[in-house]
Formats: sequence, C-alpha cells, structure tokens
Amino acid sequence: MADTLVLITALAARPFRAQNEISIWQQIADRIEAACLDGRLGSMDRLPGENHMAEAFGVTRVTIRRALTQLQHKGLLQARKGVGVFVRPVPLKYSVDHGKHFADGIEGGAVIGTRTISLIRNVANGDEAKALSIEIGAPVIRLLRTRLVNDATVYSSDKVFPGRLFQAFETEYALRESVRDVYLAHGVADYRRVETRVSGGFALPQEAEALGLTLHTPVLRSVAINTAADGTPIEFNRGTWPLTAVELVLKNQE
Amino acid sequence: MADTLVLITALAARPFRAQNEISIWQQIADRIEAACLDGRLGSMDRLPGENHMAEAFGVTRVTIRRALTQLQHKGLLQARKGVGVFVRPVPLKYSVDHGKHFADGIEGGAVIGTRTISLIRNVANGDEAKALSIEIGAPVIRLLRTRLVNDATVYSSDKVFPGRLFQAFETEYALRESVRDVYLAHGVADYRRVETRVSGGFALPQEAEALGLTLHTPVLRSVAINTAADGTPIEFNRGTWPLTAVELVLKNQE
DNA sequence: TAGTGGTCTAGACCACTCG
DNA sequence: GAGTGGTCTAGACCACTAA
Repeated sequence: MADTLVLITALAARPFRAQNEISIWQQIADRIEAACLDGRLGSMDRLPGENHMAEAFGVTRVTIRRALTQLQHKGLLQARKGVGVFVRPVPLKYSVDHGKHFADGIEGGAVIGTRTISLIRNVANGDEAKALSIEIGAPVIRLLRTRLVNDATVYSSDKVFPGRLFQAFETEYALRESVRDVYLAHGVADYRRVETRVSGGFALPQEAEALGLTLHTPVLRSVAINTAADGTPIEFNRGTWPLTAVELVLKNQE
Repeated sequence: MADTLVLITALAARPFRAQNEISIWQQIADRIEAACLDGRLGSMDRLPGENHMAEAFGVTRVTIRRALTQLQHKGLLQARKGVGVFVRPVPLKYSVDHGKHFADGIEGGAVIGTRTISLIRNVANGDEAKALSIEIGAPVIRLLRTRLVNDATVYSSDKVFPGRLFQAFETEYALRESVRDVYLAHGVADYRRVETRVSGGFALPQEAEALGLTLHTPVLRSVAINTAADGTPIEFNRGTWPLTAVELVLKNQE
C-alpha cells in the first residue's frame, strides 16, 4: 500500500552473496518472495517499475525480469502490460477436496466467494456431448465463474449442464449463485463426482485473465463429471487453478 | 540422430511473420516444438549449440534461450550444463489411474518400465510417521524409483513402508521389482488407495535429475496413502511427474 | 504524453563437461 | 583446451495503459 520503492530499496540494501553460490536473480527473487509472504508487500500492491527496481538493486532490467518471472510462475506476482507488476493475493496452498462441493472442500475456516462471469444456453460440442451422454448439438447450459478464497482467485470453472434437465436453471441460480440449489430445485437431491482428471499446462489468455495470472504461467487443470444418484450425467466441469495455489485432495470413500 | 544443425537451418529458412503478431522467440519455439512432435527431432537428439542456433535463426542467444526455456518447461527439451540441449522422449499425455497400480493405470497399450534407484532401511520422520500411524523413529523401508512409459521417464517416486510389516521386503522385491509381490508375500492380498493429494511445484535438483528435466521446470506432485483391507496403513508414497507428461485420472468406485 | 512491461540486440565472463 | 549452457551488462524500440 505504502511506497513500495522504499521497501524494495531496503531489500536491495543487503549485499549479495558470492556469485558462485546463488545467482543474483535468484537472491532478488527470494527477497521479494519473503516480503510477499510475511506481509511487507501486501495484496494488490504495485511494485516500482522495472527500471526503478533495476537501479535500486544495482542490476540490469534483464536480471530483475528474470527474478520477476519466477515469482509470476509461482503465482506471487502478476504483470500487466502498460500498467505495472502487482502482488497477487495470498497464494498459500489451499486443500480442496475435489469430491465435495467447493466450499465444503476447503480445509480450514476460509472465506469463500463466487463471481459469476456468464450464464448462457447453448449447444453441446463433441467433448461435452460425450461426457454428458447426449447428442452433439443438444441444448446445454454453460456457466462460467471464478471462486475466491480469502479474496484470492484460486479457481476458474467452465461448467456445462444438459439443458433439458434444468428448465429453470437461470432463475434458481440467480437466487444464491448456487449450483447445488439448482440441482435441488430440479429434484436432484443427491449426486456424486464419478471421475476427476488432473493435468498441467500453461495459462491461455482467457485463463490468465480469469485468474489474474501472467500469460504462459503454469497451471493445474481439472476435468470432472457429476452424475445423479441414478447415474445420469448432470454436469461436465472444466477448471483451472494457479499451479501453486491449491492442493487437490481426492479421497476414496467406502 | 542425424545432424540437427541441418534441420534447425531448415526450420530457420522460413521468414518470420510480422513482429506485432507473434514474437520471434515464440515462432522459433513453435517450429522446434513441431519438429519434436512429428519426429523430425527424435528422442535423445542433441540440438546444436545455442550460438549455432542463434546464428542459424539470425537472432541473439537471448532470443534463442527464451524459446528453449519454454520448451524445457513444456517437458520437450532438457538442458545439461556443459553438455548441450537434448530432446526428451515423447512427452505426450499419458492417462494414469492413480487408484490402481501404475502399470494397470496406463490407458492404452504402452510399454512400462521400472528403474529402482535405491532400497534401504531407515527410520520414520514426522510426516511419514503420521501418514503410516507409527511412531517417529520407527523402522521403515525406503524405496526410490522411477517409472518409464515407452522409454520416457514420467514418474519419480519415494515410497515408505512400515519396516515391521515387511520383514522380507528386500528379497521379495528383488525378484521382479514389484511392490505388489512384496505385499502378497507378506499376506497382504488386498489393499486400497485411501487418499491422493495433487499439487504443483517446480523441479528441485533431485527431481530434475530423476526425471531428466531442467531445474525450475514446473512439475506435478502427488502424495498418496495405501492401506490394507483392515485399514492398516502400509505405504506412504510421494511422487513427481513432469507437468505436461501425464493426466491423473481419479475415479470414485462404488 | 509519460511511464509501463514485452521484446530484442551485441557483446562478455563464468562453471561445467568431455575428449 | 574447446565447446557448452548459465548469468549478466548496457543499451534500444515497441505496444500498451492511464492521466
């Protein structure tokens, strides 16, 4: 919040260790990371410009950028072209039980938030049709949203539902932004996650935008299918997580 | 296998698109990636030196390095200091059912391999004791190994077993490098994976070494616990996967 | 218009590996 | 000793953003 240049100058005051031990850029990254983690650099703070930081640390912009790049990959910083480099909200690891509802799955007493990006009706493409056991071109409901933990965006999801099963999706969802409520209102009291696939990748433009990450940043991706108690697929869910922000917990219940 | 400089020169022959569309380094990376994926660059091939490639593409070493870095993060290349940059074996996505045995979990008819790094007896530290429900300092068996799919190293694991339950671990394991056989020989015919935790991180020196990745490369990490049919914990398993080499599939069986 | 981050150049020195 | 990748310097131009 305060003048970050003062802080950075303070970080730069300590001399670097001998170069054959740890590289300069790594030492710079370590110092900035420490400042992020212990709160000296706060959430949403804007760092000084790269030129200023280069001068403060007595190095070239290239060296500063090498350090900043690592911290962006770690999910601690986000760079916005023409604007600046910002501290991302606490990327501490959250444990999410991916067999449960998102809010239930967070371990510990965190504050959960939801931001609905869009909710439209559409038709199923190949992947979606296969996952939901419907025909290509069949009507579907498409819900884009992000989930927040302690004001940090940790999850961006793209959910697809069979349109025929949820005639009143929009009105029910509008009440509390709750998919579970929509299920209940349509007579689906019980359902289960039958399969989860987890893979890694690199943030595409839309993912970087949704999660507040720099482009090319490594991410986790999950693909999951929910079915009703009778086995009917009711949801196809594709999600993206910042690589280091989350720990997915998958339990085999008896 | 053949002269990779000839190939790289061929890749460099095509002119670059206007710079305001896609950056030079990205175009270089895309061309090399395409050559890796369609076999023009084969597994274990060594690329020309960065100076040679820079000259071939008509750019600076910095620009070449930016392209190579991305491909290293993607798991397509591995750089070895003082030696060269090498093409990693097919990092195509493998689907692994993490509730099953490794070999059973691979989807499709791939060739599975095992390399045992070390097998020693030791004592449990805090994490391991907690996971296995034994006391800190209790005897454990520690097994380090890597798994290969079609000659590509896709998994490095660090398994810990309660020493008291497997008196003849070493002799039984030596027969076929099979943990399942060790279980059977000690009367554990049935067991299950009760919990899997998946998270992301960046390759530590030992992980980079084991998987043939460049340092700082993003990776997937899994932590899992197996129990015998009666609920007794029998294995604590920590593993590392190249980020883009695998898709973990976790099914909830009825 | 001023400042920002993204890209690129043309050099340099170093530690490391291998023959 | 020759070649390699890792690091670092000192510049430059660009597209983008906000005041």
